[in-house]
Amino acid sequence: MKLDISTVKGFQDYLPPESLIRDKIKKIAEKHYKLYGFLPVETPIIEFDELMKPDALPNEEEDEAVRDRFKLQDRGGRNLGLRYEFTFQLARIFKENQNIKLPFKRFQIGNNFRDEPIRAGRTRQFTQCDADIVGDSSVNADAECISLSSDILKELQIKNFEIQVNNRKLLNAIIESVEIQEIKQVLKELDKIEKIGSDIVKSNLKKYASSNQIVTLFKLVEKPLEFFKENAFDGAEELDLFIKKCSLYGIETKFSPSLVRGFGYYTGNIFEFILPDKKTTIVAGGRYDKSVGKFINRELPAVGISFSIEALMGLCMNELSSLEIEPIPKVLIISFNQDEESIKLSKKLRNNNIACSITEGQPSKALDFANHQKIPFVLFLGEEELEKQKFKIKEMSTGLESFLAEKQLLAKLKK
RNA sequence: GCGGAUGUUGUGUAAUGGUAGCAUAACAGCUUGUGGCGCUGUUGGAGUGGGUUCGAUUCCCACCUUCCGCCCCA
Repeated sequence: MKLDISTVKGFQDYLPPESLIRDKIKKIAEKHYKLYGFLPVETPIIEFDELMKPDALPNEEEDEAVRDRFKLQDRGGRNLGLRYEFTFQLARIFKENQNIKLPFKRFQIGNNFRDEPIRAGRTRQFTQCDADIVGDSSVNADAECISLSSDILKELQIKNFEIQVNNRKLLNAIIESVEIQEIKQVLKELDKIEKIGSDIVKSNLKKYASSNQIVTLFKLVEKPLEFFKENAFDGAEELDLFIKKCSLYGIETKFSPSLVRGFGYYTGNIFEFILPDKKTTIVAGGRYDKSVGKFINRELPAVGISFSIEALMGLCMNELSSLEIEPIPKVLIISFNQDEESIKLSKKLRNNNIACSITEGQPSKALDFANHQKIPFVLFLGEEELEKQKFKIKEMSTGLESFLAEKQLLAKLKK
């Protein structure tokens, strides 16, 4: 039998240089999460399938949702699955750690899995970068998530995004005011307006509403937020406060009444970072107040943001490829039969946080290697250097060589 | 899951019902104290399975992959 060595559909290996960019994205995200006071959390990849069932979907729709999960069984016959996202695990964490001090700001970077169709920027194993605040119901928490995401994107050199915001209570109030019953179906259609255009959505809506209702609905959807505030629509005030808070952070948001996000999960303000030219979402999130506390009979308000490295790289490769990646290693030591000395030197370099490799091959090969790996410095270590008590170092980009004493060498490489 | 397209060394490509060619990359040598260029050599290929045929990479069928829509995105 022939061995199939290909990766499974939707799964892949990541090698340099791509892996270096992925690494960089994670580090940048982590840095900003911590700057905003979020602490790291790690959770299992495998969970009981039961725990992953969605909160709000009625039973008859469960089958549909189940399909997107990877399911497996252990030898004990337990029904398990691979986690498809992070936030449902928060509910368990709060069940098992009821003395967690609020607000609890946690971030998590790791792999999630969905057994679903793939396309550009969408794989079945994906690295999600999440930050959530549990136990703070103020719009400041919402705004912090926006500001945080915005900072991350900017450091990733992605600047052409637009932040669209909406509120689920407001959406529900709008649809209820038109007296349409099929809220969920209508939400589904509204979400497509930007993508497929109002006309198609209008005709799709005929299944759920009368022509009059549709006309009224579309008139409403085009109103500014002021209108909803003046007429005391539920959620309008909350959204307005949120938008104002964002502007205190220096962030401009755009009210988009047709922004929906997922069903049955979000309860308040919702937001998406969108690339207007590509009409695609790169970062998204919102407030979900009913989920985290569901096992402890208490409402734990929560808000968070999330993005996946795969989507980001699939959509923003131009920007991301201009990220500065630290060379690994920074120095290649070419040893001319100087085992002891080269190891001694490598220890010193590493103690000073300078990444290095040692090679004993031909210098031409070593230089060629350094050239291809973009290693910025090559250091020659032979009898000549030992006699002089100085190291010969060559800067690959210029080809210039200089003899440096140890102190000077360290100073130069630390730069 | 549904529909459409796709598939030739790692990558990009060419021709062909009868020995699969080119470029590039990789590896080795020219070159055990100096890289990018050059020269020489080596490795490596028809997605998988079936069918038609004396013979299939080529024609047919199925499956798979990848891409594009749909669905979904808690």
